[in-house]
Order: sequence, then C-alpha cells, then structure tokens
Amino acid sequence: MAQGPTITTIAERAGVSIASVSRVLNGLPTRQETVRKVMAAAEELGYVRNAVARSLKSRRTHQVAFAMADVGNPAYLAMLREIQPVLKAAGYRLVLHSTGAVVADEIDVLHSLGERYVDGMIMVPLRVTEAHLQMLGAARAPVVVIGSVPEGTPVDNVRADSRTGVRLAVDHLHALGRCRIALVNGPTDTVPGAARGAAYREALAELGLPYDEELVEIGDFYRAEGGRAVAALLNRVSDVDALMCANDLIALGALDVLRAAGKRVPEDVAVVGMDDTDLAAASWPSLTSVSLGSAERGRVAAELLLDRLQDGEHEPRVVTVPPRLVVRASTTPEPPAVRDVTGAAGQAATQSRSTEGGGTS
Amino acid sequence: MAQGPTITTIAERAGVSIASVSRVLNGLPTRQETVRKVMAAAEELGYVRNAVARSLKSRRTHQVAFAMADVGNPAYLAMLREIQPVLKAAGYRLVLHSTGAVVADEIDVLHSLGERYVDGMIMVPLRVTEAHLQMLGAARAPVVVIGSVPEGTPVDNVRADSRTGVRLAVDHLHALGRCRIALVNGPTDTVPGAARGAAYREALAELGLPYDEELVEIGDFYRAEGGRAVAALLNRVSDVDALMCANDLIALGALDVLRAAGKRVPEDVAVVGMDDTDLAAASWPSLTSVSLGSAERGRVAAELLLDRLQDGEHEPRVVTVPPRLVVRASTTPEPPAVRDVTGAAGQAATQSRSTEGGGTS
DNA sequence: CGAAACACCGTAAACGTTTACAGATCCTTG
DNA sequence: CAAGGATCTGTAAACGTTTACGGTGTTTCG
Repeated sequence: MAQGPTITTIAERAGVSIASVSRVLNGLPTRQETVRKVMAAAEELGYVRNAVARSLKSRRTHQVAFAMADVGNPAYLAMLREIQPVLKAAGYRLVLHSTGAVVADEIDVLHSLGERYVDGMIMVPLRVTEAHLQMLGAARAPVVVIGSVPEGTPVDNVRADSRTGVRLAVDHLHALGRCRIALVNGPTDTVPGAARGAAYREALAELGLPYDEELVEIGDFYRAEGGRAVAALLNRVSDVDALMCANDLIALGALDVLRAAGKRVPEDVAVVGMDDTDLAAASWPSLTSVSLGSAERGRVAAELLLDRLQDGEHEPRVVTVPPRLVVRASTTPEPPAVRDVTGAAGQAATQSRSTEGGGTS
Repeated sequence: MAQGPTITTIAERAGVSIASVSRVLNGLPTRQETVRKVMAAAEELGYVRNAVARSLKSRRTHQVAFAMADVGNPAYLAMLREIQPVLKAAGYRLVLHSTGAVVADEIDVLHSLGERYVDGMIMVPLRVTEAHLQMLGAARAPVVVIGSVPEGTPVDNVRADSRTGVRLAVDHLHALGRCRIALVNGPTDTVPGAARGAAYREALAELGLPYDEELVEIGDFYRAEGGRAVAALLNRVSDVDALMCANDLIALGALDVLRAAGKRVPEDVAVVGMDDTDLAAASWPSLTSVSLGSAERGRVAAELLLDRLQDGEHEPRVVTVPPRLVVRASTTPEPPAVRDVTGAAGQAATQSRSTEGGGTS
C-alpha cells in the first residue's frame, strides 16, 4: 500500500500547477489542452480524491450519523432502512451509533458532534433528560430527533402518535364486542411505556368502558417477560377477552402462554401487538398490530435533516406521523388476507420486501 | 453555530503556543502549570478536537465501513449487531453501506476506499466477480470479505459452511425417519443457492438416498415465492414427508401452504429453515433451522480487521465458521423448549435479546 | 563560576485539498 | 503594432491538527 497519488503528483506529471489540477477535477472552466493533460495523468496514476483533506477545507464531511439504542430493534431497523437510501441519494454516508441502553452514551454521542466528523445527526433517544435538552441546545451540528421533545427545543422533531395508535386498537377490539380489554405494558418510566399506559386509559374512557386496575399488567418489552406478565394476568382475572400488548414481542409471549393455557386466539382472547414488525406477519396466528410508522418516521427525519443541511436557518419543524392498524388473524378469525394463500404470502413478502438473499456461503 | 474554538483559540487564551496545547491534549510530558492553563482554557471554551484535521495529519480516520446488500436481511443484520460493539470497543466508528442488489455498487464502494474516509472495510459480496477480485487486489485499505473468495486473494476471509449445514439438516430429518426429503431452493445462480443445491445432493448421497429431480423446486428467497414453490411441489408429488428450505422465509411460506393444504407439521411434513433468524423462533410451529453463524462471522470479521489495522503485514487469513442445527417444533412434535412455557419464552428472549424497547412515542 | 545536561516550550513544516489574487498569455481591436 | 480586455494559470494562504527541531531558562557538576 504505497503512498497514493495526490494532486501534487498529478501536477508534476501533467506539468501544471496543483491549482489547475484541482480546477479540472472540480469541473471549473479550464483550457481543453490542460483538461486533457490532467485527466490523462489522473487516469494513469489511478488518482482518487482524498475525502479527509476535502472535508477539512470545505467544512463538509458528507457524513450523517444515526444514533439509537440498538439496531436489532425492529422499529429502529425499519427507520434505518428508510434513512439509508434517502441519505445515499443525496450523497451522504451513514455513520451508525448503537448506543445501547445507557443514557450516558447518548449524551456522549451528542457531544462527539463537536468533533465535526459528521454534518448532522438523526437521533432516537431512549428517554429525554435534562442533559439531552441541554446538549441539543448547544449542538454544533443540526440534529433531528425522532421521539417527542418539548416545545421550544431548537431541533427538528418527528413524532409518533401512540395515543391514537392505542385508541385505534382499543376501538377495534371494542367493535368486535370485547369489553374486558387488558393492557400488557412495558416499564412505565420509559417514554413509550408511559405514553401507552396513558393512551389506554383515555381510549377506555372515550368508549365509556371502566378503567380496571386489575386489567393492567406491567412487565418488560421482551417476549419472555410478556409471557410472564400475561400468565400473571390470567391467574388474577378469568374473564379477559382481549389483550392490548405494548409491542409485538410482548404479544408473541402472550400467544405462547394463551396456547399453553388452552385458550383459542382470537375466539376466546383477541390479541393486538404494537409496532407491526416482521414478526407480526410471521407468527401464527398472525398478529394484528398497530404500526406507529417507524419506516415513515425514518424517511421524514432524513428529509428534514437534508433540508436543514441545505438551507440551514429556518424554524425548527415538528412532524407527527399517524399510526395505522394492521388487522390480522389474532383479532378476527378470518382476515381477508389469510384465506387466500397467495394473498397472504404476497402481503408478507411486501412487508419484508428486501429481506432477501438467503445469507451467504 | 458560531465558528467553534480551535487549538489556536486555546493557545491565545492560555498564553501558550499551539504546540503546547496539542501536547497537553495528547498527554505528552508538560509542566504542570501549563497543563493547568491549557485545560482551564479548553474547559471554558468548550473545546472539542476536530476529527477531520486529526485524521488528515495522522492518516487514521478511526472509521471502518461495513458493506452488504441490505441491512434488512436478518443474516446481515446479525453480522452488523456483532460487528458494531467490537469496533466501538476498539474506538472505531461504523460507516454503513447498503449497496442493494446491484453488483456495480459493490465495486463502487471498493473504489471509494481510495478516498480514505475509512481505515478498512468489511464486505459481504452478493457474488464474487472478476471485477471484485481485481479491486480487492488493488484496494487502498485492508478489506475483510465475508463469503468465500478464491485462494490467493490478498484479503482476510470469513466463510460459512453451508455444505455441512445442509448435511446436518438432512441427517436430522433422516434420523427422524423421513425419506422423501424435498429441497426448496432459491435461484441457483446466486452463491448461496448454488451451494445449497450442491450440498443437498451430496447429503442425500452420503445417506444412500436417491436423488430425485422431482423433489427439487426452485423459487426465490422470499416468503411468497417459497409458498408458491411448495404448492407446485405438492401438486407434483404427493408423498413428500420433509422440506429442506434454503432460508427461513421460504420455510415460512411453506408453513402457510402446508396449513392451507391441511397437512400437519411436523407429523405429516417436517420443515427445516436456514439462517436461524428471529422469525424461526417466532413462527408457529417454531421452525427448526440451520444457523450458519452469521453473528459469529460478523464478530470474527471485525476481529480480523482490527488485527490487520494494528499490525498490518501478516499473511491473509481464512476462517470458516461451523454451522449449527437449532431444533424446534417444525421437525419434532415435542421439542424440550416448547413444553415449558417459561423455557420457550426464555429461549426466544435470548435469541432476540436486545430486540428491546417498544419503539418510541 | 562556566559549561554541560536537562526540561520545557515555540517556530514552522507538513497532511491534501480549495480558492483568492495577481501574473501570464492570448486574442481582439483601433 | 500597441493597447486593452478576456482567458487561463500559478503562487500562496487557509482549513485544524501533529511533530521535528532548535532555542531558552534552569539545574548540576567539575
């Protein structure tokens, strides 16, 4: 790996100055003869621009960071899959930060913006602390936050609407004649947990159903925990006829336990998940799930950031992405898509459209 | 976003030269008094090192690229999830390239190595063409390839062993008494498709089973396609008692169709998938699947690259990661893990251990 | 007390670009 | 043919660091 050629090398070989080389490479007006010489030299030497030197001078790295807790989380993955092509099309590289569940790491990442190795950042905070807001205020580069941030925070903001999402699900269950609708939630000190708990209460109230503490069980956002929570719930109350689960993994755990307990889904108990991940379509019975529009939030965030990188100084924007209820077999015995195999398969394929290539050998 | 402070700003404020500032910031021996002044000034100004300038001078970007066709593919995702923490721990950032199914894009990415915005790269090529080999030979930075590359190619190489993987599965099915074992494959002009087709043939031969063309169906690596292929297969031959599917999505499609046809799984037909993705544990019945060790291949690749970045000039290494058969309900009626709900849930949670947080609100 | 040894620090060059400015070359025109 | 303008090109500075080198001031020792 010998020292690669630089514009100086080219300049010498072409017998011109480095300024001319630079001009040719950037397509600035130059005499044909010079262009030819420079191009020839560059070609022969296999010259490639040094991105680092470029960035230093131009103060643009053409890199954007995406920071979230864990790429393995289907919701974040869905965002990533939309963000990536949008950025790529605009000529930006994507730097990935998987911060883990540690809030301090998120702050670190925000701080590292000062190193100027990226032009901007899209972040999905686990929770929004005072420290976050402070760093966001002082950020050295534009940040777009996915997840709600208080009014007045000087960043673009893309929000989900889990309130409406939960209402859609509860309304759906109620319309199917269910009245003992339980909530299986994750920890209420997380942003999604809190939002979903509150939304559940509101949705019941709007329908005139009583809020029964017995019907709320709190576990964690995992399958095993979800299962345990549901088991506890079933032990306590016997007449549950629907489960609103705070995410798809919890719902899968619920299916496990219901099956073991001999309850039929959806005849005895209807189940709704949340996030509409690939798992929802894969499970059996397939899972009715509330999509909070992760993919779309990702796309919107990327677009907001690009806008900001281009023009810079407009007011912070807030976009809320509406939720969508995807009805499958776990709430209605014969969802249209499941009767026709082709249709069902077609739908599933669309959902995981680019889950392609069978791995590698 | 005012112009941030530089070492020059600090130097002025602390009343020393930029050389001293640099020395202090890099922990080189300096008088206590100077250290104090510089640190104080840096603190007050909220100074953060400029990574670009650093990289230019030091010729190290502390960035590594990971390039594959699509992050949405569970196999690649599994790699990514292992690569990320390894690199992070070593102080490297991760630049993600999702090239899509276009081979030319992979070549582009290799070419862009010359821009020197990363110190090295991990790549999972869709297929390995002449152009790939040529670029790999001339690469301006170390590359680790996941997927087989011919002997003599000057890069570190991490391989799966789908041959052994298929054999594990076929042996398992045969041991369960199945003799009409069909193969549902993806396109045979892809690397994995070809390897799996050949491996299937070999495995049958080793067991003394006849190779029956009727039992091989070729579709694509998607769920819908898998379903269609299996439907065609069932139409043609009636006595199939086991399906070896070339990936998990195909296997899910198979489950759809078998259910619709009124066949019981595994009593009438046993089904095996490949890649052991999250979907395998989520489906019902849960899917026996051959893990080709994507996660481990990712980890190994990252480690090989780090080694190479540190010492540089040793011989290219080749590591082959062994496959593993994960037995679940789709081949044996009562797999141990499924009878005990807690156990089943626990296992699933382990598989998707950090599929956490319920999304965001 | 002078010189040698040492510790610390500042000057300046370098990394590979882009670009303002001024100088050189060419063409046009009176 | 001289002058003027229009083009093109080269010199040099800048981006924000790191680091080799030499200079200063202090200490130590003969």
